Amino acid sequence: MSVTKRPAAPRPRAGRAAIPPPARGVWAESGHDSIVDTVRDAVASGRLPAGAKLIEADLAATFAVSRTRVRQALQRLSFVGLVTLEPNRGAFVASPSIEEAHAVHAARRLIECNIVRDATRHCTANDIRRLRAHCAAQAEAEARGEDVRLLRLLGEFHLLIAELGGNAVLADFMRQLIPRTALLQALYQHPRERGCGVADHLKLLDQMAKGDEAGAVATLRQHLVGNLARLSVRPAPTQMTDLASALRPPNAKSGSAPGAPAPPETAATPTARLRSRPR
Amino acid sequence: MSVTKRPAAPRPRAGRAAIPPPARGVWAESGHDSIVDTVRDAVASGRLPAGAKLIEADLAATFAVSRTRVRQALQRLSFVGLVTLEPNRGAFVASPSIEEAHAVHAARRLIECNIVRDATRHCTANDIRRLRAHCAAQAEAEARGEDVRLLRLLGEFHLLIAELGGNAVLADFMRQLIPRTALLQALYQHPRERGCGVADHLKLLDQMAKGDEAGAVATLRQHLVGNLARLSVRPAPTQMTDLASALRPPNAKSGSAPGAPAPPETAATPTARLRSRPR
DNA sequence: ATCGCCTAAATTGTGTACAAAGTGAGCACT
DNA sequence: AGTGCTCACTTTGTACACAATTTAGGCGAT
Repeated sequence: MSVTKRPAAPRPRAGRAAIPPPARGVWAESGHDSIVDTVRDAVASGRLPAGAKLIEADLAATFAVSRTRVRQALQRLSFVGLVTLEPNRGAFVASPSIEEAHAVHAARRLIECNIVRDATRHCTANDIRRLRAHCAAQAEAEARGEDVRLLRLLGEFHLLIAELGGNAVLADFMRQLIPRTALLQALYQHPRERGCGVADHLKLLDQMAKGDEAGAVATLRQHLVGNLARLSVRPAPTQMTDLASALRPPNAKSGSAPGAPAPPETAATPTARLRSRPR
Repeated sequence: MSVTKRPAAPRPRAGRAAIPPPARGVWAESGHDSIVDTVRDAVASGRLPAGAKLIEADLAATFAVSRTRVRQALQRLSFVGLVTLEPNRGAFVASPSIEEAHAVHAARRLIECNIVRDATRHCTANDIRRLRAHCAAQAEAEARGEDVRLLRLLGEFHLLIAELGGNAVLADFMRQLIPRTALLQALYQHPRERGCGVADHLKLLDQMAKGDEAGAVATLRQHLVGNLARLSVRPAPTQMTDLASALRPPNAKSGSAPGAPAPPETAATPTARLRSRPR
């Protein structure tokens, strides 16, 4: 048979003409390769409002994949707590209560303070240098007003420290907590005072560099309680948009591959409007 | 109406004569309804040796479902850390290193001690009563030598306390940590000294009842370090069995539904042998 | 005899079809 | 008008088919 090699055109994709394939991986190139990352960013930045229903078919069309992959992604997102899966009803962007906010922050205080103590012990000069560079990137993103990039970097920073802590399990928990924190900020914080203070990060690094465990922990704790305090009880208002544009980052990385000039793509899409969960 | 109607014979699986449909949901009735629970128990109790490859088709046949469901289950298990998913290679029972054991136990000390402090504050007399009853069940299972049931109860106990703590996020983390602890014990502990001491549990409850926060925390910490100390560096030997029998609990709950007398079922199975990961 | 390629089988990855469940509008009835 | 029912439509759940990848074994050349 000798097949197996290249059956020429593996393009059986003719399916239903409805819902035009809005875009192939257009913005999938940007660095995150997976659906999970894109949705996570959209949720964390608040472009996908809490409670919004995530219809599998729409997501599938948006990402130009089949529902199979979408379901996988949704399941993963539900593990992390960004998405709520209701049997036979579908997936919704999680809308955590204020109590949940407190729980998340309490967990973070407990875990991350421990991590920072350990990290302060273990970290090398090289580690500190890398973290400083990372902080610079944060500051730059902030200065330029690159919102989503900043958000991602801020989370990344905490994660890097978590990895320095040396406990893979705790680092994994942080991986779950960070996006949840972001969602909470998107929900309960005025858009103006978002973020988590690059200045604090620098102070933290200084103390870590000096080996000042107690100080570093204190700084972090303060940083975290500050974040929590900035949450207001009233959920921030969320404007409804259509799924595709919520998922598309404001402007792709930069390069904007000339080969694919990112056409007006889904403009023609029936614009599946986001409706929050009726319940 | 859960599991469909049974449209007569959903048994299209004629293909390879090998691996005959070993059993329909036979032991799925026993209380845990899902694949996840069954596999989790099998892993936690050591019947499925660490590193064993979990072939989707075999699992599907064993549980009489399609691979779709199996994949879902495997994904969930991998999230908890009981199963390792290697792209294009398949799923393996996790074989955590000793370092991982320390990480898991450190995380548990950190989190569970915090939980117990909170639980001691919040718990009502009623809560304590329920926990005492639960301890009695543990003791009974231990006395009767009902291994898997004991294992499940011991985990459940810690989880109940976690829920008393009042922080849903931390409770969720405990849900992830408990089965991992069990896997570690299955891997690194002599079968004789398994388990985690019902006596300790009782002592803990007494202190919680008295509102002795410090004492309760101390007891728990001691309990946990004791568990960790019982792990030996050398992985315990694992005997290979076939998948189906590894998944079948030694003897179902108790009742042994007369309607389904649990025949010698898979005895005739060609016994898809478990092979640990070559790597 | 050993190494490497090449082929065949086994296993995982993904798309699609169909069934079950949920949702909402319209209609009849009180 | 208000309430409850039915029916059509939407959306999720599951099985299955086929493609892609890995794995193992055989064959020939050095």
